[in-house]
Amino acid sequence: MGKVYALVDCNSFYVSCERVFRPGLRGRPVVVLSNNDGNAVALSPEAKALGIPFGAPFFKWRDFMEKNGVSWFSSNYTLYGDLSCRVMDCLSAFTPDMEVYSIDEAFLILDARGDLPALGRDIKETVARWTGIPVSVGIGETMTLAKLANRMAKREPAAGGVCSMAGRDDMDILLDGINVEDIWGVGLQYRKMLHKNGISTALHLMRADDRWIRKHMTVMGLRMVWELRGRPCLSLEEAPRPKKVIVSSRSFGAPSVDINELREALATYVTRAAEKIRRQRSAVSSVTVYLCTNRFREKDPQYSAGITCALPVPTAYTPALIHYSGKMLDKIFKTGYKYKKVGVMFTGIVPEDGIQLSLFDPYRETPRRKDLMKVMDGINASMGRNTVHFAAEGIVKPWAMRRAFLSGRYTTRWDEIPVVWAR
DNA sequence: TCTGGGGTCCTAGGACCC
DNA sequence: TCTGGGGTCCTAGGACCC
Repeated sequence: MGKVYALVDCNSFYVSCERVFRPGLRGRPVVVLSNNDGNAVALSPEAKALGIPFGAPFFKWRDFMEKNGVSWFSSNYTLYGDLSCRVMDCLSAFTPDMEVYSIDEAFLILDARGDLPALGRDIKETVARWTGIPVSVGIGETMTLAKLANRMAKREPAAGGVCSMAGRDDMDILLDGINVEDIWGVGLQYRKMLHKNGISTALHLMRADDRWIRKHMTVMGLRMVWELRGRPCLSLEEAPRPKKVIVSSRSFGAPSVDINELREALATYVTRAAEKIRRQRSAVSSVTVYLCTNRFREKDPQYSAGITCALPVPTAYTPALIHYSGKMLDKIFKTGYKYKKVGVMFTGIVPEDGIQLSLFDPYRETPRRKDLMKVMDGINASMGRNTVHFAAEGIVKPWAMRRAFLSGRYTTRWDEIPVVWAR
């Protein structure tokens, strides 16, 4: 087999960060709150044991926390970002093949030979020694299995925070002990649907029929099932790809009824999102603006609306984006409602100097027709022509093939098709 | 009074085009 | 002249993740 995946995940990351600088908090219940001290977004095991759920609204639980000696903190993302970098640096000492998956998780590719549980323990101890952050390590033959192993490492006290599912012959027993909703990619809706169809454990899902899965869970579900069987369908993303969507929104502390207030708030979010766009050297070709009332205040009249609009030209110019989004807000704004939230979403994101066309899709054996056509269009555009110059055999349907042949040039290997930049 | 913010991928349907 | 199958783009929405 050669390679295995490891998922290293920091335990209650935000709480652990606070504890690094306040050792007195160790072993005590601690909670970290979201923006505006809205909800609990991180809980120490001691806080979970008291029955505080993830996402608990602070205003409802405050008394309970005071009575039970729970410490709480407003989130400090600068601190968490900094400690995250230290953890990731530490992990990169173990392998050059690594994907930082989120602020508190990373996938590593490891050599499958050798004592994997021992390597897992080494990783765990090294991170703890260098950064003070406790982590759990899960190892498996695919990313999905590594995720599951990580979960077991956290759940089973006997595991000591490390679990390897790679190369084991008791996989059926292991998978039979895992609920289907604990698999990476199964959320509430799929859980319901699967249970209704008699699929309640990871083992059931692993043995399900491919066509059935494809039909009810799309190709994403199929990849998931293949991954459970030990066939890798997901791969590491070592360099972060530019964002395809950029969102900026906030809930207001106090609701607003005034369009001018909303316009000002929106302009702030647009500015912030436009900065992100420019930082990744992109431009935006469509904008969505949305607003909504407070859904928790059921007695108040409810209204939510969104509008999407394609820009005449892709841009990252803040005043232009503020101008358009303001007009869009005017269209969906209705008087008589108390608005709780307004936001903007940028989509249709393209490089600032054109469109990058790439066929690479590691999950398909052949490129998608759609992508291929994009490449053709891009090449034509960049050459100032309006005919197709090549196609890939067996992939493009007759009319495109005909055109390709008429043009006199084509290639049969899709991986030979270059990445093209078009104006 | 007080209930987060920011992402990903996939699918479907309509208008239009060749 | 007639036209089918197969494209395009756009928008909306569902499902999932941290």
